[in-house]
Amino acid sequence: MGSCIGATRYDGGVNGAKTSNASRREAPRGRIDKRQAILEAAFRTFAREGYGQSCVREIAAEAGVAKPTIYNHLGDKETLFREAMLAAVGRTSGAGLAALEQLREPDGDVRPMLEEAGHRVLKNHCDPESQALRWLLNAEAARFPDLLETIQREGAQRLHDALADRLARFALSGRLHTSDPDLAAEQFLALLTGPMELRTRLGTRKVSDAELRTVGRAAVDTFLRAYAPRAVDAP
Amino acid sequence: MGSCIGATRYDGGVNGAKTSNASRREAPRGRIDKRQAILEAAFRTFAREGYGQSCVREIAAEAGVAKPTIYNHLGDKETLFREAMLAAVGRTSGAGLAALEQLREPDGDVRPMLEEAGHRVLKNHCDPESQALRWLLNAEAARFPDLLETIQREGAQRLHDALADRLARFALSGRLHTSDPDLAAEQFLALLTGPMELRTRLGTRKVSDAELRTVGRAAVDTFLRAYAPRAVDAP
DNA sequence: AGAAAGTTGAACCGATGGGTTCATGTATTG
DNA sequence: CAATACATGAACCCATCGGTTCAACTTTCT
Repeated sequence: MGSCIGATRYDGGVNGAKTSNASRREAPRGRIDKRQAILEAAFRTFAREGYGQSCVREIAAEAGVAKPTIYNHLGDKETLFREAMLAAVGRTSGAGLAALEQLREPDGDVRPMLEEAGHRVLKNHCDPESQALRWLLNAEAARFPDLLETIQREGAQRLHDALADRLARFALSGRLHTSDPDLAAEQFLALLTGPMELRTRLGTRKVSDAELRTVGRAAVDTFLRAYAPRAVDAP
Repeated sequence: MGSCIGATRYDGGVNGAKTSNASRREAPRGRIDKRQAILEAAFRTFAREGYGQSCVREIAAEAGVAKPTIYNHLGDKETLFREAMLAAVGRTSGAGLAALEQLREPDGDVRPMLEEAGHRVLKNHCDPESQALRWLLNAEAARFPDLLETIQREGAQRLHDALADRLARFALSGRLHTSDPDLAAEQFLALLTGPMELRTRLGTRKVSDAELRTVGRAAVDTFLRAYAPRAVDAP
């Protein structure tokens, strides 16, 4: 089993403090390069053909790497898929959260802020990599339930929570009228992304930036008609 | 090619006017039965395991039929999938439209009508067969673009159109305030079904009727806050 | 330079699965 | 009853694919 020739299943964390230390150049340079290349190529291939249709040969070719190298770094096709997906969600979820960052402005009109944030959320939502990630996740949800859970938590759930936080602040400063920021966030996101399912034909059609802008504006419009603070009925 | 022994690729429409006529009992009785059984078993299997993972042997077993019988009725796995999906959307889309039927009442409070209709739409949306249909469609969208188009048109698009029609009538009778019933329909459906993606974990978790009721009520609430007719500013 | 680790390409194994063939069986029809 | 049409199950063919093995080669560390 634990022989020494080509059976050292690299695995392990990304932090490369191998045996020696001294020299500043990171120890597993060639290794980490290959691993990155493999994961990116894998995601590209999976995104193009789906999990079942992608064969490891092709992924190896796309990564410019030999097949045994893949099996050396990642044990089998399943973990290859898992790691590729996790890497992808790491790449993608950042952009979603960044889209909400500007909602931190302590003052200013709510409408233009929501419109800009909404547009950026939509843009990220329709980005090919993000779409591919959701597509793969949905397609293989049954086969990888744990992965589904993890990625949804790190993706959609984080977006939801961050938005709810922002809306709660708006409510507190009287710029929004709601007692349930979670519901408001859920509905704002629904108004944004819900219509895209049909409009993008489940992600198979790309949609113009203008259309994104239109949908975003309509969402904000309706959202504010429902959630803008109205005349207070307190005495 | 057109031999006679077991190579007669049945195919054809459902209307079974074969050679003979006279007798009232439909001619291809055994045949149509088998075909139905096959299509239903196929959809069940596909819904359980996905397209790639379902092998024809298993479908045959589930249908209580021999494998060559499947290839005799439907040419290959692809058309088997297509036909099974089309049959399923035929079964499902009816329920969705029926959910909107009660919005035809010419008078009565809009809110309870929308709540009831919304609940029924949601219920249908979360029905296992409907969910399986959307899941399979989404998963195999890249492989069957034409099927995607057809099913979306007969499913989601029809629901949207029907709802837009109902809302247009409401607007005309002054019970709703909008000049764009298509947008209103799009957003109402988004408010209904959008939140379910996260809540059902992409369809892998079943959600209680109470939760459905809650989401539906919230959707109607927000929708009406945005679309209820307000004080008219006409002279 | 020499050892150790890693990469490569090619061949190989075993399993799975789509699709076909065929001899046999059974129900319907004239 | 005989003919026709269809269903059956089992075997078969062939391609693909996940995963492994191995000998040769390159890189890195000491």
